[in-house]
Amino acid sequence: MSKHLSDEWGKGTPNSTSPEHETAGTTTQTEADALYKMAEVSRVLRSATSTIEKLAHLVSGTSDLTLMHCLVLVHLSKAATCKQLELKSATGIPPAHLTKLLDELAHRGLVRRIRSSWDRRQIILALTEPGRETALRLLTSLHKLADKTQLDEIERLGSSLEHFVSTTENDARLDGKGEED
Amino acid sequence: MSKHLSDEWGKGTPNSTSPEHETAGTTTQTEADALYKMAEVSRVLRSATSTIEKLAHLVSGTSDLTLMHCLVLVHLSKAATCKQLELKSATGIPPAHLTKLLDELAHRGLVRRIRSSWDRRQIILALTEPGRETALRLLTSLHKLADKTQLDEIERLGSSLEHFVSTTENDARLDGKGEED
DNA sequence: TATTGTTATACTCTATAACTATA
DNA sequence: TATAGTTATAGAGTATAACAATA
Repeated sequence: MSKHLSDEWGKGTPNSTSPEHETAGTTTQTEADALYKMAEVSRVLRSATSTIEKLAHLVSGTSDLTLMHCLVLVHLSKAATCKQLELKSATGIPPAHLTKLLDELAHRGLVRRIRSSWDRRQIILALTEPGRETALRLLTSLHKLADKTQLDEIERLGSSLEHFVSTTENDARLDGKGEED
Repeated sequence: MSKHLSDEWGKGTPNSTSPEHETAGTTTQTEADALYKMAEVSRVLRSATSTIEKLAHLVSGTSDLTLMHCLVLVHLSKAATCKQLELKSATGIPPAHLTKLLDELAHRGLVRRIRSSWDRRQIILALTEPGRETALRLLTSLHKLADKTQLDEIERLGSSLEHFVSTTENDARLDGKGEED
């Protein structure tokens, strides 16, 4: 981490490196633009994520519950009992994360964990009364959004995303070798 | 695609929710589906993010540099001199994060920080020789992607996302107020 | 007082690995 | 040995707040 004051900066390039350029001739310029675009999309990707998260907050009426919390609650509210294993595969939430979510939910008294007696490795999940109420409230609030066509948007977005991910990953062999399953 | 959320959705449920009554009991199925969808899109959102990040790794030839690192490098490579302030507004990277990125870049000897002498609050950034080389290499690799139409995809995706964010946020008044009871 | 930049914390989800208990 | 679940760590970026130094 040397901090020498060299004089290697003093060329005459103007600071016209804004993210939106339409130059289609100079090579480096175009590539730089591509990077800018990637960065920007990356940002919008996150902002879309947070949009959905906000939707979840709106729906749950509290910002204490994330989308994933809601998902768990709702899933649980539709099955009288649910093994954690099922929940995991149904929601796609990775085990470690699921444990934490369940911790939080149980901490709030919304979910109860019971060890299965026929297979003591497994855990049976059930909503408590408050949990059930919360889930119901969630569903009800969701109902209001339903006719707001946001869900439509979300769905559409999902398709675009999937398309993007699959074509891009495919196209660029991003997974290192292209041999993975 | 990863495994779908549950067998309970995935059939083409049209948005035919009863648009008037809040029957929390009959329509719950549809609402639950909505939540599942949101969760999945949320997941795909992240997976798209990581796809772009992988693209950055691919382009930089190392997984040590994230997209944001690349962005900084490239931006710096196009301006002889760049104030941190400019970099911040050009890239949209929040100050705290930018400091960390610059730390890492400087640590690798790719970037040099020099306090401006006319306004000692500001910091002038410049690439070192290795930094410049890295940036150049980046741009070159990017060139190969450019004709792979992935950039196109990215752009398209960006538009969809922006559209989604603006319409959704707008529609639900997500920003700021989310309290309703 | 306002600005530039740094530091520190907390938060989201993801990804691993290592570990327990049970089968 | 394989499975279910837990714990711990690390990573990305975001969002704050509080703070320094300088203007």
